Amino acid sequence: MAAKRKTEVDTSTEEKIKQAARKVFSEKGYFGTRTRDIADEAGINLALVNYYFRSKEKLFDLVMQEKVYKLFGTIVPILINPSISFDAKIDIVSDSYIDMLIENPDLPIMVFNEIKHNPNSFGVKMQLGPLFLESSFFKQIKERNSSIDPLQFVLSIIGMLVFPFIARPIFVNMGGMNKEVYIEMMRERKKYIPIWVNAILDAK
Amino acid sequence: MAAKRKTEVDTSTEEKIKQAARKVFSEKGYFGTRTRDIADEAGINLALVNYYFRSKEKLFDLVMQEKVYKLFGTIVPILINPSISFDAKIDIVSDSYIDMLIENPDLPIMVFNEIKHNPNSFGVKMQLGPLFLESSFFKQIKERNSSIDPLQFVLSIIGMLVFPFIARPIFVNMGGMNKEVYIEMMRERKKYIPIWVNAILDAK
DNA sequence: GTCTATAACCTGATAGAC
DNA sequence: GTCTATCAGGTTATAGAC
Repeated sequence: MAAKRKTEVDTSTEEKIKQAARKVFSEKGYFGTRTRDIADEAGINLALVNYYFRSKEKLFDLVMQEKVYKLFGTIVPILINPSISFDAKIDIVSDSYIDMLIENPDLPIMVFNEIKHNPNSFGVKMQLGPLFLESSFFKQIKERNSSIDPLQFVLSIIGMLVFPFIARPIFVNMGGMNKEVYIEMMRERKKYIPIWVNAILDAK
Repeated sequence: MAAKRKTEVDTSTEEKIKQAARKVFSEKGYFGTRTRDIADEAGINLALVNYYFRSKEKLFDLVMQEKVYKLFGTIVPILINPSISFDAKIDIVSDSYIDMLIENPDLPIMVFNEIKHNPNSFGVKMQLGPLFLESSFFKQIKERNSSIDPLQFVLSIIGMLVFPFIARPIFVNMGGMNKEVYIEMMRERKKYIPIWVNAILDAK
């Protein structure tokens, strides 16, 4: 895979399979997906899936690694960066991170679900624990409110951000809410997050 | 199934299968579960699963209906009850509801995931929308703070409550956190929730 | 009600022609 | 690289003996 101009779209068979795999694995999960589904979605022959990726599991690991990176890898480096102010971090998660989730609404549920069902499969092996607990983000929280448990606080922020996307099927698939209405609700949500984060931090 | 004294434990084959199904479906999801897993877990013969429940899918629907009821059916009636004060409602979700989640930690991820994968399977057909939007809970929120969007607020409370259980595999399965430590963290969390809920409500 | 045996089908993966 | 054909193993579900 040599250099390609950015304006060109990669339409190679390999890439078509990867695209299809991203979609189908996201929708149906690992066990709910058959390699035939991926081949059909990609519009290619069944045998080619194994020709390019050797096995269903290897292809899944590849996709999963991308998903985990998208969910955590883009935001954690920002949060633990000591040269970004606390307020700036909150602005980023309330704006860019919600935008990313709007673009990838079933990313969180997929990642959490697959981690639960197979915590050792994909070669990610993140150790969020030590990375986070000694991070500048935790220090910044403590500075603002020394009586708060930073981990409990972080769980609440991420919960406020991510949970609406995990609950999305309740609104959209089940409750019959229009997708556009749901997206508008999430856009509207951006303005609440910083206010509520600060309210929590200054509480008591 | 006639009346049984409450002190008696139901050890019938039918009940053993149901118990096993609850456990295995929770752990592995619908597609990740084989009927053999359920038979083994129940300690009974494979054929008996179909004898009692006709099919894997029917058994799953049964379990799923229970799970949905446990997650929503126990709390929604309390929230929409006009004769319970707002503060009392918050106390209940911060205490009893978290206790229930500690007892059933993978209940939320199972329910949200399966609703996403198959929003029409189990005959629940909840319509949370109308039920909620005109509820006394929404009115009580508006009374406290008329400038807040009650739905956004509810998403945040439920997110703060439920998300830590959805993220549990990150701590326990992946990060190697001891289960007892995790439970203690969730117990500790009870005292934060009412404070933070009120902080959010009084913000701005 | 419970068991063994097996039917009927599906799924991941590969061999081999082109 | 791409296709067809097929294998080997696994899965749900049932028939029939006890």
